[in-house]
Amino acid sequence: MDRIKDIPLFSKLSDKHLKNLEQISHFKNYNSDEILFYEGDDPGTLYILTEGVLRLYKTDAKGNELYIHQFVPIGMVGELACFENINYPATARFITKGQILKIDFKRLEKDFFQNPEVCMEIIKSLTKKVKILSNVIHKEMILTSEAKVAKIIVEHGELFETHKNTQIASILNITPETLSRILTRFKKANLISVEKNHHINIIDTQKLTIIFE
Amino acid sequence: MDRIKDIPLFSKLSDKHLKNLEQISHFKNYNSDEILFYEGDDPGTLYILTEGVLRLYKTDAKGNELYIHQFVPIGMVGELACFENINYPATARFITKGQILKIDFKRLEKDFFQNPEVCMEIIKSLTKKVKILSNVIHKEMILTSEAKVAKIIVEHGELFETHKNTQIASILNITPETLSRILTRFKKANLISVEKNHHINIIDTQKLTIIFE
DNA sequence: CGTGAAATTGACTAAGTTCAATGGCGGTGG
DNA sequence: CCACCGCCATTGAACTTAGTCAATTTCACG
Repeated sequence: MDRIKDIPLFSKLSDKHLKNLEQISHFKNYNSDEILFYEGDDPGTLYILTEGVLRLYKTDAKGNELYIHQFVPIGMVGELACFENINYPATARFITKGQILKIDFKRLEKDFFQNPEVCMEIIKSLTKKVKILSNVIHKEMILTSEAKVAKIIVEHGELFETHKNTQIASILNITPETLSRILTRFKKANLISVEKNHHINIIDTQKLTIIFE
Repeated sequence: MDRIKDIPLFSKLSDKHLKNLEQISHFKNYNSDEILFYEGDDPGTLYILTEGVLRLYKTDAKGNELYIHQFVPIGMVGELACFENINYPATARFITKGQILKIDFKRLEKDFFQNPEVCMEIIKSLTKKVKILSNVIHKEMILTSEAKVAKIIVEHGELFETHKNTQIASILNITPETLSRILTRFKKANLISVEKNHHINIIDTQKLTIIFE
């Protein structure tokens, strides 16, 4: 990806706006583990993720990372901080190689957002964010660790085929020890069994579902 | 409030749209403690809060209410469920008398949201929501109970003049016992003193601030 | 095989909730 | 004027959930 035109969000822009946009933005490549921005950084740059996987997380007083979301292309990142002119409320780190279109938000024409197509894209992006955050609140504050594990097994059991337990624990914001203990409990209760290849076999979907509903 | 025109969100609508809107919406009054919608209800109605205070909360497995936000006029409520056609992710209950404009979302004209003014209002409302949820995540998952109390004392100390400790505890999503213990700790550490009228006197703002930053 | 990362397990700790008992205080009625 | 009632605040003790730390085992893979 190397042309702004190819980004759906901007595909409907007039030539005039495209030209403006090109002047105030540029693509940049990132390596795995590189930080895009830190929680608390000053706003002003709007990011469009065009390649790679970008993890968003907050850090608590003890230094633990609180996983919030992983973005995949194409997504807008950092719009809240830009729109509201507040510091970025979370940190963004690449977990694969990736590419970002960086846009100087302050230099965006005022009438840029008057474009109905752009408005709709922004509304879509914001709606997605509200949904993500609403989900984070549900998962982190309503569900117990056991419920989180039951939920991810039922809804994304295939993750266990491609991820180590430490990675899954980090996505669930629990420790590997806690995950291990809960899986052991589920095995003993005959709710699941674990294959050699780390694949999880669900024995009793219904009982698992009850745990998180 | 009894005319749609008076709602800023809709003040810029064309007569045609206003007429459509009038046909598919109506005002309704509510009493304190009445439920507007429950978490899990089917979507389809967009609510505009025109009077009163509306509390949004989720309920956990043990029946505890997790306070998320209190809306005051004028605000849009329930748009995520409508836009995404998912069940309402939280419960809304009036904590004073109030009034709501109920809009049948499915019967809204498709081109309704093409109106740039309406779009901007929706973007504003969604941005506000993202900010609210982002704050909830910060307060509930990053801050300790002690930090929550320190923060509310420094940023909204006047709340103690008008609210009982049980009410403040409920806003902070901690128990009254925990709040009491923390206030006692702050008193003993000479960070605050408490007047007869329940007013809180901050003795050391700086030390209090350090606790939550 | 051997090695290092990942998983498991046990003992302990931390934070906050729950439950129960007690204390204070303001309003009300005799 | 005071005794009583009910609500709120306070305090202690036990409990719950999950995290921390350390020791051990398992496992994948060169």
